[in-house]
Amino acid sequence: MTDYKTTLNLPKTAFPMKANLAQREPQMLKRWYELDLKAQLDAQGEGRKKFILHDGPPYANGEIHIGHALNKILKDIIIKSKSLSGYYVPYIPGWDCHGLPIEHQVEKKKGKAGQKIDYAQFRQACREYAGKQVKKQMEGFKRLGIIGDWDHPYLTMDFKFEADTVRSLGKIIKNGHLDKGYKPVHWCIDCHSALAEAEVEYEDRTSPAIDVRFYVSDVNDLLKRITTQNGKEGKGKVSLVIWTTTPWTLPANQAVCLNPDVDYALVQTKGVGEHGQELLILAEPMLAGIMARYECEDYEIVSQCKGRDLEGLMLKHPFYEKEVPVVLGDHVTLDTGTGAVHTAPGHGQEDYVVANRYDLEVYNPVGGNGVFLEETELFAGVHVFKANDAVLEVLKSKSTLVHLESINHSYPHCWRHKSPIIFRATPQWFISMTKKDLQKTAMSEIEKVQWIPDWGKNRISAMVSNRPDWCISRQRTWGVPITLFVHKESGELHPRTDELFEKVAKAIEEGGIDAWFDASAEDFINEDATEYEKVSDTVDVWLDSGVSHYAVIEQREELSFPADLYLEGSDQHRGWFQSSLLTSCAINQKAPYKAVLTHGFTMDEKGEKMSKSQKNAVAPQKVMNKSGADILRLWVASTDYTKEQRLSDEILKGVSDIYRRIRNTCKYLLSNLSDFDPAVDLIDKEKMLPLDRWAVAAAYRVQNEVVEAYDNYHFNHLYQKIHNFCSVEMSGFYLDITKDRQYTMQASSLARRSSQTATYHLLNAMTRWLAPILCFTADEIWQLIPGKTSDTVFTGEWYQGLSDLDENSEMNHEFWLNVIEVRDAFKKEMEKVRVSAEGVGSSLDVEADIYCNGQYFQSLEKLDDEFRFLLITSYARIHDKANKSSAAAEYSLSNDNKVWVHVHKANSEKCVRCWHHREDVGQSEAHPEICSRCESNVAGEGESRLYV
RNA sequence: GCCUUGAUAGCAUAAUGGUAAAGCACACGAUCGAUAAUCGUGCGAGGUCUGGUUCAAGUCCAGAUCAAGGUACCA
Repeated sequence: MTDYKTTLNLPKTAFPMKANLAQREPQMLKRWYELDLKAQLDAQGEGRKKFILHDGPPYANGEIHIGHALNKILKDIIIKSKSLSGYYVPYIPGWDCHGLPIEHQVEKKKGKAGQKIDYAQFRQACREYAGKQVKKQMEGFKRLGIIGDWDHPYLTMDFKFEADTVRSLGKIIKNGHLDKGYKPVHWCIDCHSALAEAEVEYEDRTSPAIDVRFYVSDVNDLLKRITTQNGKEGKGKVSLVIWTTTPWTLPANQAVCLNPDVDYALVQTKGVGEHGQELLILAEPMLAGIMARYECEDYEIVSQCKGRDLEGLMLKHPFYEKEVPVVLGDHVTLDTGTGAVHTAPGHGQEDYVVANRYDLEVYNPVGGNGVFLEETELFAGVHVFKANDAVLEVLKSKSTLVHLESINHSYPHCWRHKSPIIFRATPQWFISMTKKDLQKTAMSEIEKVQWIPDWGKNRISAMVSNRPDWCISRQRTWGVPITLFVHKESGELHPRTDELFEKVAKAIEEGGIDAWFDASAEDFINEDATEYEKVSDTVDVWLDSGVSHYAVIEQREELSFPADLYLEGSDQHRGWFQSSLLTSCAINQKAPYKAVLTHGFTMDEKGEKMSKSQKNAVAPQKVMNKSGADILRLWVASTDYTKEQRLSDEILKGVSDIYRRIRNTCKYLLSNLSDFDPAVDLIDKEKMLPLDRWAVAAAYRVQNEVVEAYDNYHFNHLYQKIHNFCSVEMSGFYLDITKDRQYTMQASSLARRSSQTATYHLLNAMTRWLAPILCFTADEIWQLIPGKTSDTVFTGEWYQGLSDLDENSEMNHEFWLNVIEVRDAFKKEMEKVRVSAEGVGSSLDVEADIYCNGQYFQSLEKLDDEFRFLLITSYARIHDKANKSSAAAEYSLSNDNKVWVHVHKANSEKCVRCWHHREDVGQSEAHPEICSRCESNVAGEGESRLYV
């Protein structure tokens, strides 16, 4: 028996099924850097339209986590796909390097600035620490396959960036947005410092909860405002009762706040506690509860009014000789207390907001050490937490204490000292939302930006429209200074402020922020230093990154303002999207971006938040080292990233399965091109077999969808499309069918070259579809495509060698749809025969007779004997349904059509070469074991094919 | 607590208000010339829940539950 196997063109390729990505990827990366892929892309970019994706700087602290990976991979998918769409996409990665978390890391090692280590050394240590973090994170990002200008990233601690941050602030000030004010901030007495939001944690604490009388100064004024009921008149003194858990803030009281829409009642009682007969003003809906609390059952409503009726009514302070007004605020609720809120603008955020509206004094009698200032009447020198008792004593003596009890509630604590903190107003710098209509500008710019998904617009609108003035000052060490000189007495800015900003910026450009901190006022303003003071505050880090549109987009030659796209997690509506928008509006009266794309957060398989402590976090490093970056990238592409994504080992396993399918399809395609040289063997489109032209057309249609999905950032659509194309159209149909032609026909026959031509086109197109996502794998395939014209798959554009079918031709898409339907019917029938008939395994063991109506008959009949290759059977005969045999089973097709299929075991001898059962096996004396088709292929001119 | 967003088979996803789709997984089978592959057949959700609008709702509206993000914890 001759071994005909050697006469077959079996698949051959160097492309391994086992991806070994974890080992292979670093080598590929090395190659890209050796080729200087970045430079190649830049060179290609000359003359191209730009697409500016501006990187939001991650904070330079800690290992990269899955959120970083998701964000960078999404950016990279966009960068690579936009480049294939013909854009020049310069990408400059950035890092946010100043601020508190880095200070803390350094404090842990070196101690607090100004104590164990001097400020300049501390800043140097911060700089070094941040530099290390950047390096570490950069390695992680590069490993993910992200292409960008890694040799010239932007760091917010670069001297140039620091100088440009100062310049940005200068522009903002020049445009009139700066305001100075006092604002209550979280203050830790032990730290002797303001705390940022992140440094505050909430714990339960027991506090005294007191109800306090504010006597009405002018009862007649009150009576004018309220509706007297039934001519009743009350007896005794009248007071408005407030409730508070921080008695020590009463010395700073400036007002009592009521809800304008709530009903308040004037209540007659016999007197609460020791007090004699009296009238109390309380929120009516809460009356019963309050009276029960006071253990006062005998009471009567004398009259009522709305909160708004009392606006401006003057009250006597419970222990000071002063009057305070009634003000209104929506923050007053009826869950606790009395419906009347003691308002100390120096000690509370909401009080502060109300105070601004009513022009009340933001009075803070408490020093940084937590002790009442000298001038504080009654309590000078007393520590605030000890002052509670003192206040109670005073209240009692003045008969203004209504009720006292203990309450257990959540209260802010310092995260390091674990001690309770206070709210304390301190001088701060603000960017005003209203002074120069910044809020209005921002709101109208929001309208012009494309928000993806569109609810992002609602989110940021709500936030911008509700936000208070932006407090940009911080009392920190590691940050860009607020480089102002203020008059020691008047507090006015230096008249040459604008000019000085540039002078300072120049110095910082040379020597970094230390050029400010180490300098004295004289260094910049000479003799004016006697009158002007150098501000020592730093700027909120959100301002650093927020001005990257100025410090990066406007400064780098390859970029242009505004950016086409900002892409960050949805938490950045509060953060970077907003700080960028506000600073850009303040500087340019314009949003810094044309579009903003947001992604959600990554959860574990149960949809729970990933956290290091819960151990459900999937580390990107681990995935890269185990499965490869391409698997992680494919996972990113598979999710609907606009909402929360899930990630777990099981999900990664699923992604790996899809990866293997795609990889194997590409491997098979490659393996059929081992003897193909496109320069010589490529077949003209017109000469290609119809089935091959269909395959190219199918790819053409998929490519349109793929490009559209990239354009719309719907990566999960193309994940499905590409996978579907690989398994359904290619593996399950086209490749299965053409296998016979590939293997058995003469190597250089037209029909085989035709199929190889289709394969060549498919690979060229598909590697590019994959390149933005599976960048390593796509490029690995690219290296093995015969006749490739560029070093990597990343340069150039989408493959242009595909084309659709002519819908007017006989074998148009509808024709092939019919073929597929008939083929599906056959497969079902085949399955039945396989089970029932002896010796039927492969579909080549059977013959098929297909009966169909006129329309189908006419179109399928043309295929004649080649129909068997479509069904992969030994014989396939098309008949008109008029002749249908009773053995044929009926199958329904679309459009109410039907087809009848009869499958039966093939009786002829099996050709040992092509495995078809043919009557002509044995006819040849030279080759008795094979069919005549094979004989022709082995020893003759070779068979010819017309269609399949 | 408040605001925003979301919820489709075991899994990750799809569907201009019009018969809920393809894949993975799973089960069984074939093949052993894509073999750490490949092919076939089968199996599966009536849409988180409760109402409403409509000839028609996964899709629009209201409420609830759960989750995520933001914000607040306040007198």
